[in-house]
Amino acid sequence: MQIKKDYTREEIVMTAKREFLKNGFAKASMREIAKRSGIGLSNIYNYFKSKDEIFRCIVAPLIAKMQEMLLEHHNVKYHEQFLKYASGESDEMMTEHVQSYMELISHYRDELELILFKAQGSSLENFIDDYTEMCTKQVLIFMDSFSKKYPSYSTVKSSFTYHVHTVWMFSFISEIMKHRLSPKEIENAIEDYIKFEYAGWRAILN
Amino acid sequence: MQIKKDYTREEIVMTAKREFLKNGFAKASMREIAKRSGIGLSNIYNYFKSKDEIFRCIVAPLIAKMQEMLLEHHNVKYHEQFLKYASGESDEMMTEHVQSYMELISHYRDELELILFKAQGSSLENFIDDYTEMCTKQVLIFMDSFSKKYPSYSTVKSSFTYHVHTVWMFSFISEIMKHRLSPKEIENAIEDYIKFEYAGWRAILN
Amino acid sequence: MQIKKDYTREEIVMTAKREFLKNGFAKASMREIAKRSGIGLSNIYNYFKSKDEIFRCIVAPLIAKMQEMLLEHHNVKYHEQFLKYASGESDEMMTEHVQSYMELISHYRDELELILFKAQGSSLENFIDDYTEMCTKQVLIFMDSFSKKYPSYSTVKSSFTYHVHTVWMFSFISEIMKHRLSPKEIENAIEDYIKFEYAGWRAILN
Amino acid sequence: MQIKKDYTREEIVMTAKREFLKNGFAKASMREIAKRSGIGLSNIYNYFKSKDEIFRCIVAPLIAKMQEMLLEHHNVKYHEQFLKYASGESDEMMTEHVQSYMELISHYRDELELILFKAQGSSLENFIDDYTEMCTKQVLIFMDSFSKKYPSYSTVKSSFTYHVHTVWMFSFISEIMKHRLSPKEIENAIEDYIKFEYAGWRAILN
DNA sequence: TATGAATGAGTCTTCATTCAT
DNA sequence: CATGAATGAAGACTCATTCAT
Repeated sequence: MQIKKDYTREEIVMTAKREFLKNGFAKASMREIAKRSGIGLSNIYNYFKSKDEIFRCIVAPLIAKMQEMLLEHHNVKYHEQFLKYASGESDEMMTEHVQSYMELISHYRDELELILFKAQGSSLENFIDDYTEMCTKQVLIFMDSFSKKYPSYSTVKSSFTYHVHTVWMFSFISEIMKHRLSPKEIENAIEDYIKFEYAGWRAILN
Repeated sequence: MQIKKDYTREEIVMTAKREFLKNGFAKASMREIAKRSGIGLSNIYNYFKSKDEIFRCIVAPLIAKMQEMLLEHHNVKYHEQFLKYASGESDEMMTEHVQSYMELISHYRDELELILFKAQGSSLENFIDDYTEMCTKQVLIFMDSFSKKYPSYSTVKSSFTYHVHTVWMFSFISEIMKHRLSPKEIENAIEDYIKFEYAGWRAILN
Repeated sequence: MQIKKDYTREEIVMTAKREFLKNGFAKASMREIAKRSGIGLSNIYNYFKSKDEIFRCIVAPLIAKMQEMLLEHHNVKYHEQFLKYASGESDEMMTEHVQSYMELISHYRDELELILFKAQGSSLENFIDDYTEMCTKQVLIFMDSFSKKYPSYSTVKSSFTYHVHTVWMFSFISEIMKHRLSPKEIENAIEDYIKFEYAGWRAILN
Repeated sequence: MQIKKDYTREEIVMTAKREFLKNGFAKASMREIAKRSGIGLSNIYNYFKSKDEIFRCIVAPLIAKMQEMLLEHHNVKYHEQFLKYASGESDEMMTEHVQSYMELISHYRDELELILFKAQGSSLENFIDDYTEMCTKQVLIFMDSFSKKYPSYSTVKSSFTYHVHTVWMFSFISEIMKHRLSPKEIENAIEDYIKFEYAGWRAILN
């Protein structure tokens, strides 16, 4: 019986995921999910309290991972790397940073797509905006301590610029996903991206 | 009679625009538009065939302008500027480029907002994606002729990189609109943006 | 067209009334009302915003009348009659009082039935309780001024007693309705009722 | 095993009672009862055939008691008391009568509340109406034999009057319950009630 | 006895659109 | 050109009950 339950739950989640990906959260219909999964509409409500809960359930692992990544950036090692990066000694940080997001893509491709493009209407429709905002705040804090340590470096005109760059990183990810690049293509794109960011930042800061 | 008709049509468009901005295309309701405009619901269908047509009609001038901008890039002057930009002689092109999009913002703020954030569910929900794609293609054509003329310059690893940068420009615009920056803030942001792009590209290409 | 609209509206109201009377507000179904009235379910919502609004609309005239009756009791004539009644000079007040409620029955039989027995689940489910409470408060005010004028009269032990008598009057009405008495039977019942109340009150107050 | 079963049964009944009291029969949900009692929804159906049966089961003791009270009225002693009451010799009967219903309140408060206010939708929604009808019939029989024995006494105009008074007694009980009177308040209310009824009846019958 | 899974009809309400006048 | 009336499908969600184990 437990097996059956797990199977059904999985079936719901998979079908819902497919529907959400196809039509977006708002236009995906419970009726349709029921029909396509072969599970009684009302039975779905034995597993999930609402359409929104299904959605949240699907993207939960991704969100957990992303929040974990955010926390990781608070440790010392990251701090040091950032200083090196900002002062132009090394782009290691950037590489690692991007790397971790690339892993996100390969592990949570569908979920990322859902949260990036298909969440409108759900309770998570602002998640990415909020997340980028938090990322930006972290960068600003880093920049602050950086400029205190290295006052010789000029600073960025607009704090908005940092925000834009956080958004760009997600754009970058988004586009990689949309265009379904091959691993090799991804590698090249990342190389360009990092080179670009590195040079760009150095140009602004010097 | 023609006068009256024009008035009504305008009334519909204005009210619909307000509704679309508030709720997005999908959740905006014809009933509500009718009620708020004071025009009979069914009468609206004498002016527009569907909700989608109203939407298209509202953003039509913006779309026309954008397509015009796309065409402009085919003339000789633009071509020359691009070569200067790519070879590092001048960032004039970039400046002009951005400038023209900033004018877009000031002239078509609402329409841009509609197309960028509120088009989900309409037939134009992919317009921005398609448009960026076309922009990218143009850049690729330019790059091709450029690299033939100046074979000494190394080229970008991934054509995808060009695409990303087109997307970024729209991200940049989007974020400026979302955050409702003041003209001064916009100016600073643009300065950072151009400096960044210029340095970045040069780093990649050299 | 206007005729058609009036007809449809009337049709909805009548059918809904029938359904509410048969099944009570809560169990009456919009689908059923639509089916039985021959009017499209969704079309009903062009006339009424909700099931509750239909209900309120049906009983509105009754409620208006009842509130009017409540206000009438504030004039001088009524005050004088009450003093006469309470002092045992005349039962005219009681007669008039009951008479007015009997007219309520003959004019608003169905509506009364709805509000008395079938309102559970609607926004008016507490109307009768609230109304009796207001009636009781008025009686208490009268009794207060009465006992100041005629301090020799003993007063009622419990203010709750007044409340009960207000409720009883509605019970009386309710039962007359439930048992569908003939006019002659009603007359007799009222006579007993008034005689009873008159004697009862005098017994308590003396 | 029997022990466990009794426990479970009791648990269901208690939880259901709470739910019925809170939401009324119709709006109380089996799911909720299951959840709150910690007993599997489907297991409940091993103990009771339906929601309705649970309800009936809960109020069964009260109903039994009430029917017993009805039968008691057939014995000689009660008959004699009634004659004394009706002839104005003593109000002892009334006192006893009311007393027994007050005991009902203190012993079966919840069940009474259920049957009086929360039974809509259940098979017992008309129980109180039916019960009062039976009470009325008994009174009518008494009155018949009484008027044969004492033809000098005038009789009531409308047999409906008896009915109303039975209903009133339940109104009285209902209101006491609704307003959660203290014992002292109840005592006063009853005193008024009996005095009132006694005087009233005597006025009608003489 | 007890459980979890499943059912299917039901709830009210909203939608964009069309028809007849 | 304008109106009011009507349509039919769809929306998410809840219900008491039953089945299989």
